[in-house]
Amino acid sequence: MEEISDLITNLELGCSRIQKKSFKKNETITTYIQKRNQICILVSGKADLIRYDLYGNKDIVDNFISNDIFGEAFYPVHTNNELTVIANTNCIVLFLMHDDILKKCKTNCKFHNALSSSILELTLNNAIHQNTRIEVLSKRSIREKLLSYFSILSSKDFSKTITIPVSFTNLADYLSVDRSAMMREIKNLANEGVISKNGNRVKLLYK
Amino acid sequence: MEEISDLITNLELGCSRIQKKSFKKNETITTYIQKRNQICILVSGKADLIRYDLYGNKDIVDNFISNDIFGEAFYPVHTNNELTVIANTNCIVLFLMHDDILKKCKTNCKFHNALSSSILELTLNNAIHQNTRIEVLSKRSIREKLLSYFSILSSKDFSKTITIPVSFTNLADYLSVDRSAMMREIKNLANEGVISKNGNRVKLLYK
DNA sequence: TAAAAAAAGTTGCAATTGCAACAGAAAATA
DNA sequence: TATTTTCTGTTGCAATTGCAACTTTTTTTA
Repeated sequence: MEEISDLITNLELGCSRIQKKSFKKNETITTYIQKRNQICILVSGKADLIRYDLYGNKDIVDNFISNDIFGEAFYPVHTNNELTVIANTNCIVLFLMHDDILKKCKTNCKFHNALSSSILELTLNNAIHQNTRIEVLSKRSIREKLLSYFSILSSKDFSKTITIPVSFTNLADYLSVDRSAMMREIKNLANEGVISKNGNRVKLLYK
Repeated sequence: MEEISDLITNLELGCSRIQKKSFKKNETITTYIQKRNQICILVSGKADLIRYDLYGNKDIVDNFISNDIFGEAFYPVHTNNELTVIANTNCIVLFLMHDDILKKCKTNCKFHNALSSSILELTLNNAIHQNTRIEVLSKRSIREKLLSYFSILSSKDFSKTITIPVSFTNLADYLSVDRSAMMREIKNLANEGVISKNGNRVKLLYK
């Protein structure tokens, strides 16, 4: 996936249909509004997808890093809740409309062509992440969710010792469980000798 | 999305890279094996994505209907568990390799070109479904999951009266909760006057 | 570098959930 | 159409979870 980032950052932006914008931390990158069909690609930085519910509660729905693709086109036509993408760090973002992807530019620009062939790659990658999250979320208990999450990290890193790449607060969010209940369960797993824990490093002791 | 189905079924299959196969109910359509990068499109019929865990327990991970796109390319390189797609009814399925999508056929076949431009559409649609499921799964309680699911159905159908399109057994599966606990919660919601229920028809009584 | 904010770590308690184990209704199959 | 299988509906009970309310540690910001 490195190629895509290089491709995007190195190519001249000669294409009139694709916009590249910079954002400072805490700025709003986009708001998902019905029917605009926007697609965004995060070239660099980190961002969160946030929902404000009817009572004004803030809920982190997803978070994005370099090479992630997101936008309205990935969400159903919407209801009450508003989805907003906020920059977590300084960000560079490409904006394009979903309908424009397969159409060629009048000028047949090189950038546009190269991007077209990358979109599928990015979108498939997005689907892999989504399926991974669904796999974890579909576990019934906090314990199972944690073990599933650890096991996925472990097989990705080819190691029984893993470093949790996010804060425990964010992990609880990702697993959609109460943070304190999750901490308790991690402690239980450690006490029972299933794992050992040192800060954000976890060692899997089973099998 | 109708066009895609029409497109696929009507076009001549002159392309050597794309295979079209038929399956009878209960036949295995494909097994996800690391590295083959296969993409499948369900032209007609219904199918389930099934995982057999280490203890041989069967778990329905996903289910597919006409126009759904699936396959190894949508899953991370895998670990222990085996994923298998089983036909639920008679099915017609297209098979292609992810690498072949953007490459043109030697013969520059019409079918291949038409398909290329449809793949992104199908994949985005897949992402929308995944995000919908994630939204529901990330609710903390059975009650919230049910209300979120009902609300999505309601806004899709533009009606406060909805017909649940799957069995309660399958709904519990989709929400990843215990079926009996879910039934109990549906009863509670009805007793409290939040919804009314008649078979698989549910009326939302709030707001 | 001092102050403020965010994250990590704990625990009691009440509410929710999963599990097990049924019976009856409906649907699929032989 | 008789039989088998799947689905719906229920309930008691034990286990798990969320919530609330803290303290301590770490990180960020002014």
